[in-house]
Amino acid sequence: MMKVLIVEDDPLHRSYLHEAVNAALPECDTVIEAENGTVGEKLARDHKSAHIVMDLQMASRNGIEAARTIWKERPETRILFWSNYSDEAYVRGVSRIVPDGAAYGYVLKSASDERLKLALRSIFIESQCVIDREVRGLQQKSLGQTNGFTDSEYEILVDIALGLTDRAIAKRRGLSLRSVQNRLQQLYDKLDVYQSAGDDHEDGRFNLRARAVTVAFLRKLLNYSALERAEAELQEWLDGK
Amino acid sequence: MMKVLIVEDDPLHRSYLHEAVNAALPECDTVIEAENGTVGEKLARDHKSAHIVMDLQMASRNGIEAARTIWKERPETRILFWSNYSDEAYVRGVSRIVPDGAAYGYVLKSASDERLKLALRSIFIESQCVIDREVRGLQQKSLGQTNGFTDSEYEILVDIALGLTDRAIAKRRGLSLRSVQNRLQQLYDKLDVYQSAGDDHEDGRFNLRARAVTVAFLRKLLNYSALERAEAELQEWLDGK
DNA sequence: TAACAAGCTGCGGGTTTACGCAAGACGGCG
DNA sequence: CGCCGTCTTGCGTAAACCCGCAGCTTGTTA
Repeated sequence: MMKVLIVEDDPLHRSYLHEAVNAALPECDTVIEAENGTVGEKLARDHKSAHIVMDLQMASRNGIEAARTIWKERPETRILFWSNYSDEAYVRGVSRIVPDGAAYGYVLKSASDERLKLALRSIFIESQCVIDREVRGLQQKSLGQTNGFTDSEYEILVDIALGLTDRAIAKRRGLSLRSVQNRLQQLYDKLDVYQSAGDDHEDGRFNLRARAVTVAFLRKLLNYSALERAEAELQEWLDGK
Repeated sequence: MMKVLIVEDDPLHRSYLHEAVNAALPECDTVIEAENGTVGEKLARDHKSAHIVMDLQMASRNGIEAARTIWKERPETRILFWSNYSDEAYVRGVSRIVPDGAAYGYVLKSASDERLKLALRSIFIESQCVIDREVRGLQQKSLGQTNGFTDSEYEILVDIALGLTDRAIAKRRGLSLRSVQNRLQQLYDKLDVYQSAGDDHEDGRFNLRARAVTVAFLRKLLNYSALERAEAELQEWLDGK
């Protein structure tokens, strides 16, 4: 007997998932649905759900937040993330919250029926991690170093994206002013903010700090959800003086 | 006899739309589908489509871009935008490209079947504009002045979001340096960047410029698609010396 | 243990931002 | 016409930012 919880905004996708679960998991006898992260968390708690399919980006409370609190309460929960996009921001967000040894998956909505069903079985039955090929690529790149970003670089990227001053960042991260600026420089370097600036004449130069954020956005290193989470963390920190 | 073109990423939504069109418009005998903006444009041209349902945010070429080129070729085309979100950025983007007197609509994906079908009939048969209540609110706010943004303020917001320096903005918009900075100040004012900054002591102050962009993002004044379009325009301008 | 790369930090200075102050310019309106 | 509000511009200043240079602390490798 197995129970599966589906957390997904869009009614169409929700019913599609429902069918997919029924088809892929005959051993599953009950499927419950939640239409956003908040009720998702609640249902997971009430039903002690061990098998969850979760959409990222939902209006009320996004999948990453929901997954975090769920995993905090029951780290052995198996969660399959089912998302439209493979932004590095999402991938980073997810891999930062998955508990040690937990089984989880990440498949794109553009994947075929087969892939989805296979992933469902692999994760829920075999407790095996299944990460979409495309997503996998990002993961490699971001954890390895090649053309990817260090955690500290990513951290400072988020900080300037939030609009903190150098001084504020220094205080927050426990660094000196100069160190913060060092990190900024290497960030600018990696994001290629210089070349796009007016190379020869100072005709159309960019504001490096602002440009870096934009470039990061355009490259999907950042997205709305990541900003939202970072902002929440920031407020938390501000309140805690 | 009527032909309807559907431009939509998601196969699920596409087939849902297909059914909705069939149900709402018995006089429609052919429905064609495109899975992104690029082929949407092409099909619209080939079939001289006069009735289009268009998703915003698609991977290859987003709905606003596609609609713009379509309307440029055939301004009397009726387009119903069908979107997940009602970000001010989208609303602004759409209302900037709709030709004078054209019939168009904007309904949210969260709307009921009834609403969608009604909108289809109103726009395609009656040539009447139908704008979702929620979206309407934004439109009012942004075109009127109450708590909304002037075009010039919005313009400069985009410019700093792109990462331009004050000087570059001045050159681009044909203003003096000081004027640019004036507009920035009133932007900061409206975005409430000050209060959130460290009120009393200079403990955790914000970089106003960067913060403004973030706040705009969080308030959905900007989004990825808007940035993308702005970036394209910028490149165009840069190339044109 | 020596050597070396990588990261942190202070110093100094050139540039860019943020913004108060004040002098025009333009467009209504009584 | 004169008054007034809005927008533009120049000047000047304090702060913030970008960054080269050089001295230190680490963890790593020979």
